[in-house]
Amino acid sequence: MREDDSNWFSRWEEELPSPEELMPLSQTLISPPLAMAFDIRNTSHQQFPHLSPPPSSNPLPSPGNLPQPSSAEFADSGELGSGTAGEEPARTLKRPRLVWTPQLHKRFVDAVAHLGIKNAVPKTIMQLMSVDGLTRENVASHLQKYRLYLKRMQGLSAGGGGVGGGAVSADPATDHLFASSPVPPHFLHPAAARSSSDHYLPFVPVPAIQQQLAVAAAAAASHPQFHRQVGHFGSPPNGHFEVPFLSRQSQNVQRMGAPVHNLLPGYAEDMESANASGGRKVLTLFPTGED
DNA sequence: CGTCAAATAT
DNA sequence: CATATTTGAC
Repeated sequence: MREDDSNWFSRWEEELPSPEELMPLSQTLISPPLAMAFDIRNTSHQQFPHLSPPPSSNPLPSPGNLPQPSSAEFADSGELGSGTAGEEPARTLKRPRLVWTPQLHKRFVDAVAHLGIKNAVPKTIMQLMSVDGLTRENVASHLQKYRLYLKRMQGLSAGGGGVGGGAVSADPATDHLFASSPVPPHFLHPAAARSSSDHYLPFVPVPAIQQQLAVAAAAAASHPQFHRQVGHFGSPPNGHFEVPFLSRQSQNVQRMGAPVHNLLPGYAEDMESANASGGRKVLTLFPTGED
């Protein structure tokens, strides 16, 4: 029947890992110098992924306001190899593969939804996301894929005919990541385009849980050849990760001319990415501000 | 800058 | 081998 535009988010929200189970990083990394020495000397440069989403509120600038791409500030904290060994290759060096986690993608979708398909361009989305380390290319790339996903879904929901209770449910194998994030109904409505910008406000009944986006860095390198391409997100079996997490909350690179109102509802960013590529360097984000 | 296609890594 | 993400070109 009709699509529920008030059920999609409530459902995906449940898929979020338990935010209360994460973070408690008691044991920081192994010896900083040791771990780092191990990491960086691998193949490339292994930096510490830091995601810096808004602390409490989501500083999503008004859609009608075009933020300025002022120079990004860099806040290299000492988290890097204990002070002395601090290297700063995070400037013009090649960044590791960015792993789009469901949470990150959620931010992406939210930004796009608030911007509207018309204003949903890489630059704007990137700035709206306010994710430290995220680059325009990252967003552009993902946006491309996201568009394809939407297109697929449109064709499916339109041509497939309204099967009973089916609703939109693409194959999980076709796109697991996208399927994990709720797709605003407006995205599939080319004719439902509002006059100017259609910003919808999804109400996320999220508790007062403020979770910083965290990323997992591959630490242990055991097997040189081992690939696991399985998405294990949705519900942490034990909330037990073997990778050290680093949650970094930099001051924030937000320099938009707008006072930034809370357009986005309270988010509950969680982390849950465990990359353990045998002997490979897999990171999620990079501590660098580039506009 | 934005988008599409191909390349590469996982 | 398929998918995800990156890189290059337009």
